[in-house]
Amino acid sequence: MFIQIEPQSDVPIYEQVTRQIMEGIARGEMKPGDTLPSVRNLAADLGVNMHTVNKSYHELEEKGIITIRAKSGAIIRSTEERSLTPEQLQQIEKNLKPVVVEGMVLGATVEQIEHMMKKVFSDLQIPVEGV
Amino acid sequence: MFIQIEPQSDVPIYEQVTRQIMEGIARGEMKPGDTLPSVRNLAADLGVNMHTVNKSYHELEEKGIITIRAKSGAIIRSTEERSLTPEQLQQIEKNLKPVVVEGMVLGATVEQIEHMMKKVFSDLQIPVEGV
DNA sequence: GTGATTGTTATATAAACAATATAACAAATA
DNA sequence: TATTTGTTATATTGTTTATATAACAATCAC
Repeated sequence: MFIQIEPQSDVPIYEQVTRQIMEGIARGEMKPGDTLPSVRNLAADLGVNMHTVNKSYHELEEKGIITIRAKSGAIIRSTEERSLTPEQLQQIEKNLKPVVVEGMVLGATVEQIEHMMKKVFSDLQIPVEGV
Repeated sequence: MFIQIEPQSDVPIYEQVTRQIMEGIARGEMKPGDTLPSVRNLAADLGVNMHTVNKSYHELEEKGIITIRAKSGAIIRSTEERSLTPEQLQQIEKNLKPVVVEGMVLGATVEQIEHMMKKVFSDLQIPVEGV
């Protein structure tokens, strides 16, 4: 598995797992319909507890990114299934706000933040116009 | 004071204080050289503990946004004093990444995220070209 | 100079959160 | 049928968040 846990990080382990799975999906390493490893298997791979991975999976389900079939497994939803709802857009904006505000206060320009945003895209090897 | 605390929020109180002070600075309601209220006064205003506000002030100092003069007060640093360091730029990018990745996975386009970013700017009544 | 205010430091407590450890259950799968 | 799966439950440990008091020394207003 591509997930690397940093135990010293201020980001909780379950959150690290959630983010790195999202990155894997964004990179195209994991595609809609693909099954995630069982919570026990992934936990064993990462050397963490089963419940920690389970919490991550449920976080992903709440975000609308995967579907957990009880007693079976977790499947990555297709982009159609997870068509961006107004609530999700609002959530993204809510997440974006404090980051942008901090950037502004520190003196970053719109262009600089825009550039960083596109850099995140390109780092994930997703082609973006003008980069 | 313009700060509104939501006790039920999943965002810690000290973090809410930090963010809303940054918003106040971004809006221009508070300018470089201005003094922040004493930790005791602000805590009394908000109905929270002194240490909670103190933690927020130290977070702002660590971010390079204010200067705390021991036994005197906290002052908002000028934009010149806090000229964007490479470390700060890197920090902003680090903060930006998970938000952008989640947006991507949920199916948001670069343009949509860009639009939200500029909306945050305009909501803070900072003039931005092309908005 | 006196007294109030300031950030600092220390200690203590309570609640919530994060993470682990075991264990048992019932549905799904091979 | 036996294994694997997510689910649920209980318990423990450590960290974080938040509050409550208190005392200290530097600063500030009068």
